Amino acid sequence: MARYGPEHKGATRRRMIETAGRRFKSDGIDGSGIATLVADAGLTNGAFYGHFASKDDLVAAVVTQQLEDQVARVDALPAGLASVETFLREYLSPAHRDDLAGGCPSAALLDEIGRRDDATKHAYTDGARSMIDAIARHLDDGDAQLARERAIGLFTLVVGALQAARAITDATLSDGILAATYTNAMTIAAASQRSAAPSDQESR
Amino acid sequence: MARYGPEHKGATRRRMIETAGRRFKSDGIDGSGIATLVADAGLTNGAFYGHFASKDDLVAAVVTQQLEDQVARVDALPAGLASVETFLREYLSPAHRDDLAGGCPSAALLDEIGRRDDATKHAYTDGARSMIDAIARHLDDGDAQLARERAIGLFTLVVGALQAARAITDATLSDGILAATYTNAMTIAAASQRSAAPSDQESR
DNA sequence: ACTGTACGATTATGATCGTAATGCTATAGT
DNA sequence: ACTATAGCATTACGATCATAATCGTACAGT
Repeated sequence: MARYGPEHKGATRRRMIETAGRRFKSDGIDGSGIATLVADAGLTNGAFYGHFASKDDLVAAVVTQQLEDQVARVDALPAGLASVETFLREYLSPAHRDDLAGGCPSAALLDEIGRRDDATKHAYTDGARSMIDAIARHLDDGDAQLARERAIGLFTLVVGALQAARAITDATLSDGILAATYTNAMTIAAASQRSAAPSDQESR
Repeated sequence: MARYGPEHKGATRRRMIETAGRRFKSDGIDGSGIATLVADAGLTNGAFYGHFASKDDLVAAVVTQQLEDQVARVDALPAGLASVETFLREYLSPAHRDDLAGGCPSAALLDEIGRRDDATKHAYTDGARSMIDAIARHLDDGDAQLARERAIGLFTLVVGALQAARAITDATLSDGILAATYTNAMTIAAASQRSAAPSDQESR
């Protein structure tokens, strides 16, 4: 007795998560109101709470989706260091820097995610773990622990660098950060043998 | 004919910038309202626009101040790689991760700064440049260009890592990221000789 | 063809947003 | 001692916030 076919509601929900992802990444989470978010999906205010319990609920769903998409892209890369290099070139390109809405969710939202509720941070935790594993698979040359360490390094390095490149108005400096980050990323990715980290670092 | 001595207004302004810095870093810029910001400084709404032309004006002043403070702290470190290690241990400590308000402004605000007006981004640009230079001075072993590249790497790496550690709820993974980042930072800081970055990266 | 209902539109809530006009008052200069 | 004013408080503006109740309507099952 429904007004639409059995797929409509799910499709609308997916569309909202998709458009909200773009809006969050370009305007921030706090900076995006419900009215704007639903309008982006071609709806109005009233449609929202039929799909999500709250804005926080949407945020958590968006974070999950965004990270899953990105992990899938990394997983789809052919094995080997060469494809990592290709990925990094694209990630660290001026085009990516200038594309907020379509870009990396971590670069666009990471510090804001750290301030949100536990459901959102938990969604991010799961996504980040998958991402680290996915990157590590491309770096593993026998030492899984080392590959994981490098993967964490690559991930955090490029996220921080992209954020910095976006916050810096001077084109030369911004471009320079992207270029330098490529070199630094390769240093981490290819670090053959390294001394272990000091183990006495307190871990509350 | 003034109600207060000639120092009062400047002192109040400085206090507002200081308390607003803490508030921004813990609640975000978008997440901090004028009423809260002035209340933190022991004042009420009406006092605000006597000191700042707008919220954006305050934000730019806060960014400048926060970065200057941090640069001063780096400059105050004794020369040599050892003091860089000490700084990194503190930066990558769980204590710093858990101290939003008193911590690194870049880790707390960088992606939000990228979305703000040009005055704020310009303030950040100046601060970041000074920070890169300050770090590079500690890494310079003859090759200034290489030192600068490494400095960019250290900076963006630890900022990204601290953000990630804060967004991740799992204590083991969060601590692991901090620990891995120390190792990765040392890899970048000590990378002796490296191949140059590819020069064909487009630079729009 | 009829009807029940699911989906989304409309409208409203109270809170909070950034900004600003106005009011008060304690003191510094005369 | 008097007064002008600097610094802040009070109050208010319209806009927008997240959330929600109500309403309309197009289609699915009968």
